[in-house]
Amino acid sequence: MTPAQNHLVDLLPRPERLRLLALCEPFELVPGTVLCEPGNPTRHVYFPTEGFVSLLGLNHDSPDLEVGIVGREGMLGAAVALGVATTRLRLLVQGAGSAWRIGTEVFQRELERNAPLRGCVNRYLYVLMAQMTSAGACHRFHPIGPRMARWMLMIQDRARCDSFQVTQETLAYRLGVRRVGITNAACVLQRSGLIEYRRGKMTVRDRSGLEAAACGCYAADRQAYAELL
Amino acid sequence: MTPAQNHLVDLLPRPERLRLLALCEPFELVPGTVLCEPGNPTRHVYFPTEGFVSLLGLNHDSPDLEVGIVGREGMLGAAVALGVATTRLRLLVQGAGSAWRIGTEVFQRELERNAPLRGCVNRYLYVLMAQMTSAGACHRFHPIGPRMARWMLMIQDRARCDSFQVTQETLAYRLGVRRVGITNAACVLQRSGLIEYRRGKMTVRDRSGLEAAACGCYAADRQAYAELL
DNA sequence: TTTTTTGTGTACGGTAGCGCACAGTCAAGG
DNA sequence: CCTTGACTGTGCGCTACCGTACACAAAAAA
Repeated sequence: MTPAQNHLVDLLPRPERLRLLALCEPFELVPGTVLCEPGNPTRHVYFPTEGFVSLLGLNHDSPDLEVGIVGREGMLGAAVALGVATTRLRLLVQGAGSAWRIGTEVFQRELERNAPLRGCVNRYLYVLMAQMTSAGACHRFHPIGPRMARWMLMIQDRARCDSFQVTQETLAYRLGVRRVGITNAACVLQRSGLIEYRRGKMTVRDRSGLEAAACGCYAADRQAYAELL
Repeated sequence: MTPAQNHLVDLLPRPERLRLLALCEPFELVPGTVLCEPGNPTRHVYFPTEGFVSLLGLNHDSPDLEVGIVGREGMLGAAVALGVATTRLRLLVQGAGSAWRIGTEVFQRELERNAPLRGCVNRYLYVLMAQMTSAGACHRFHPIGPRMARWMLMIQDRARCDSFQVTQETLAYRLGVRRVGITNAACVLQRSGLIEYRRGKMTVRDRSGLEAAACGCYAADRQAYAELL
């Protein structure tokens, strides 16, 4: 049996992994698709294997803000394990790929039986919470440049590819800043040779340089993940 | 049996509540005390009955930021239910009061047996996550005034008292802004007759006016809590 | 009482990011 | 080929907030 290509699933012992995958179906992640709108019931839980999904926190009296990015290192709908089958986030597919998908009720029943799965999902939830706390301070205090560098690195980790389709416009929207702010930051990063971009396509050129340019939140997030999963 | 004076505990059916309380000991919350430092193991879980505790997210390359406040409506150490017995937050007692406290291992064992407790803690974790996501956008986008109003309301809910001891200095630190920023915002709120303050003591004068002055995050948080707990 | 400490009000220059507007530039499609 | 639409670069004035510094007032200590 080949691995599932999702880190969380692959952490499970073989029998439990097979049990879970038998309940899943493959699902294609098409950019632009909204998997779930805030307030709606969570119908499925997803384990991405390629591509990535933005978690967007919507708020009536402020611009929307990306509060997380999920790819093969995580899952969508982990809150189901807390007994909550609705979400307050918009799940927007950003990078093309695929995922394993499982119905919410089936997943809940499996959780009860499958202790390793439960442990895995719980630890992931904790990592998510840690990421959200650091992201809060990051959005508040860090300048656009380092935040953009962090974002690029997170995407690269999840997309497992040096280049990906993003316009400055959409990136600005994710980070909750003006497009012009991104233009400036991108210019600086490009002039330093860390990235390269051209009409909607961004490429990481110097990964370690980018890590140095990113704010500490990136390293902190990685560490939290590494410690627990 | 009198209620436990902690909302979470009081949500439990009587037998489960008694079981839990039998395992708890009373604990005094003394302002200034740090219940837990980041990275340290969580030795106890706390259910405040009076007073309140700040959750401080520390970060080496940015000022510290208050990511949550916990009083009788919640608990400290909920992450234990996720199987993680360390914390990344500093837990700082801010308002004098008391709490029920229980050893981490004892709590973990009780969680396994006590299904209503498990459900309650899980839902609370979800509410915490929702609060963190809204707090992120709040810190990022909302001006100091509304954020300060929100803070006062949250404290009032938890302290169950119109006035409490806070200096502008400490409040500034919590909100991640300059003291001067608080001075200005406080002046405005006082001139509008919404609050009153004097040398370290702040008093809510017009609760509903303050709710109008606060950003939408306050109402959103209340609603999330009400829906789930 | 006087002195010291603590908390609050005010001022001033600096800056990062905002809203807006417009000009250039590449890519695809007629 | 040229047109059209999407994407990126630049300029300008503005605002909220920052860092710093200092003056004043109330409370606490001597």
